[in-house]
Amino acid sequence: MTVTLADVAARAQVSPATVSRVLNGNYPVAASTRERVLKAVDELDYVLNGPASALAAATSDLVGILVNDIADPFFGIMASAIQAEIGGPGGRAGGERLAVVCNTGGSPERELTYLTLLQRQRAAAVVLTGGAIEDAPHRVAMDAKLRKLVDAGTRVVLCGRPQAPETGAIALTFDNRGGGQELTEHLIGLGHRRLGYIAGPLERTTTRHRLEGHRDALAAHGISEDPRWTVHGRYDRRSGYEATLELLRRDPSLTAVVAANDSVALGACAALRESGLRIPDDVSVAGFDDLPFSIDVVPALTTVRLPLAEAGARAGRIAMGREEEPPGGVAGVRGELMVRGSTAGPRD
Amino acid sequence: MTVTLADVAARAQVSPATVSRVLNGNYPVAASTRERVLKAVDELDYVLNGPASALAAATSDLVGILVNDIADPFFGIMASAIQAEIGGPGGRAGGERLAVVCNTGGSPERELTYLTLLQRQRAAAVVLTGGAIEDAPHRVAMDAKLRKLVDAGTRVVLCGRPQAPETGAIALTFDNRGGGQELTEHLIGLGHRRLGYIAGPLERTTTRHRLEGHRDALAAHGISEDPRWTVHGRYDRRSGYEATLELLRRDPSLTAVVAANDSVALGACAALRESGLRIPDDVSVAGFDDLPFSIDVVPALTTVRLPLAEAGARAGRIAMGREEEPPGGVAGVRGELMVRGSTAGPRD
DNA sequence: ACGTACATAGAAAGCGCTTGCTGTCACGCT
DNA sequence: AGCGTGACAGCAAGCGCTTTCTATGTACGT
Repeated sequence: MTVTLADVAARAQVSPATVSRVLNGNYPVAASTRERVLKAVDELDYVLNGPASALAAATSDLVGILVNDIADPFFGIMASAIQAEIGGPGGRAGGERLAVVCNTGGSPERELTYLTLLQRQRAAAVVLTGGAIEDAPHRVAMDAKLRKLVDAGTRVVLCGRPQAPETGAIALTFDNRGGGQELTEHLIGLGHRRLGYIAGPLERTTTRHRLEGHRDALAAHGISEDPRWTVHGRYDRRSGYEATLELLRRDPSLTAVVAANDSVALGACAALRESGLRIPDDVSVAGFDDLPFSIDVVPALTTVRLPLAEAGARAGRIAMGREEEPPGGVAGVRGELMVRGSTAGPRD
Repeated sequence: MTVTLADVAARAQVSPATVSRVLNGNYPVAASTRERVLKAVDELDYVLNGPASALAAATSDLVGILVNDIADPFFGIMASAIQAEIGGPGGRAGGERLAVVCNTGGSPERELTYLTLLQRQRAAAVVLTGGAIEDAPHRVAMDAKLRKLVDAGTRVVLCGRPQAPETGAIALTFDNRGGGQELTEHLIGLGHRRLGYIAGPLERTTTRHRLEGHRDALAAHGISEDPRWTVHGRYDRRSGYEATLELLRRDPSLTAVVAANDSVALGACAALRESGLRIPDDVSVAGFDDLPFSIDVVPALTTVRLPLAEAGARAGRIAMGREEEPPGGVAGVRGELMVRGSTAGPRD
């Protein structure tokens, strides 16, 4: 039924071995023979059997990319950049590799299961994006899994994720803490003293780091934080909307709201407007990430730009062994404060 | 080095065949034996070899999802929904399948190459999202490829893509034409007579259909279209920005701008504002798709909501054979006009 | 007590490809 | 003339799993 290597070989009057070598191009084959084989391949419309090839060669051309939420541009942008470097068809890489984007939905179990699935497929490399989950047992399990992947020859790269010591994974970490600090410092510099903070889910490292940066800035300026000023939620617009209403309820005198990321900030803006407050006249709002839409909202969002595409591209290259690993297996990626219209000095 | 089925079998004191059956659970195995095997699997930390299994069973658990641009939420949302239904780990589907999101970047070649790669992997199903490319040779090549995939037992589903007759693929098509028409009719109803249109790339079916809807509406109301009123560009913000400036240059008297999609509309808004025009007081703006951010821009965008998540979910279920195929292999998906603040009657 | 049927387990034959090793020439060197 | 040396091509042994067919009990009916 389906055409196999042997069929091609028969048609080209050569041995299967020769056909295989022509296709893989890693062994000398006479030009005339090669041509004959290629012709047969074409005529028979032969398509290599991936699994068989992977089995025999003990390697595959799959590269896994784990993301928390593929519908979120934060991950989409990174995934896109990683994938462009992985090579996929048309990429600048040599062989054609299949980039597999896996959506964990932020679930620890799915994260692990996907890793197992990738391990099963003998993936050539795996790139994990986004913050990690701060649950000790899960972390141990993840590290063990990563270690196993690395041991099996899979290149593992963490992009925007804290380093996983002892696993052999390469990490490109985002300076969430520094960015958060800079952002809050900007607000303090404008004169704000009562700042609300809408944090992400408690169990994510990204959440903690950004929040720590925020608090560092407050502390550095001798502002004692009111516990009512922090609300936790998800990394989405909806959450920002609700959290803002909650913040306003708790302390209507806030003059600024710092959001866990840009989507959350958008929700915050909506809530503020609906509450009759003007941005930035009455309340300043700041986001994080600098996603493409952040410049389009009105007023444009002050935020911390994370070079998602650049980091993704680099992670992709490292995963493909086309770029040297950073010394020590870790490299920090800094954010850049983008001051725009959504922040200004407080009213009073 | 790596643990194989045979190792597990030896440890559990059974034959490899039995271990395989325990793992696949499709053959009676005594409870006591099963337990022994499972214990051995656990102790040895055995991970099935995907390629080997796929080779022997002549099927794989890979499902491909082709998208034009993974960084664009339009595709991200669909991909996410499809994937949730495909089952991935934790999904409601039975077996664990690996959803492979492939980013074609809108390139015809990559589209084909990815399909070949998926064919190579003997993918269980493939879902293609987004509009198709209107290039006759490419279309023929695509159809042939799809046909081959279908013949090889791969389920092929088109989500938001025109039907591909004779290929055996199931299609869920978006009513871009109807949506475009409704949108423009809304504008005409408000009193607009001079409407600019920022279209997507010429060679995409989505572009043509939306534009046709727009023109149908104009024609139905006896408005003769000025060729200067249409500009083509990409489906992104930047393009919307530039196209709007161009439109304004060509005819400053336009009272409304219809964009190919929401991202383009965002760019249009920015350009208008920078030109000192107010929305919707001076110029109305409308988008298409109703992406999440569209409600957050100010003023909120009038647009046509496409049920991306629902359509994706349905496509995913059909791909998994968990939902009956629509009669005739095609089902239309309608959009819904969302009237918001960015459109109003013309100034004069 | 004996045959029959059912429930399990094993043996073994591939699945389609890669690759180490073994030829076989044709050439050029001494 | 004799032979080392490349350059190719083929043989055949797997890669690790699935699955058909066969074997072995065991329980039951008569």
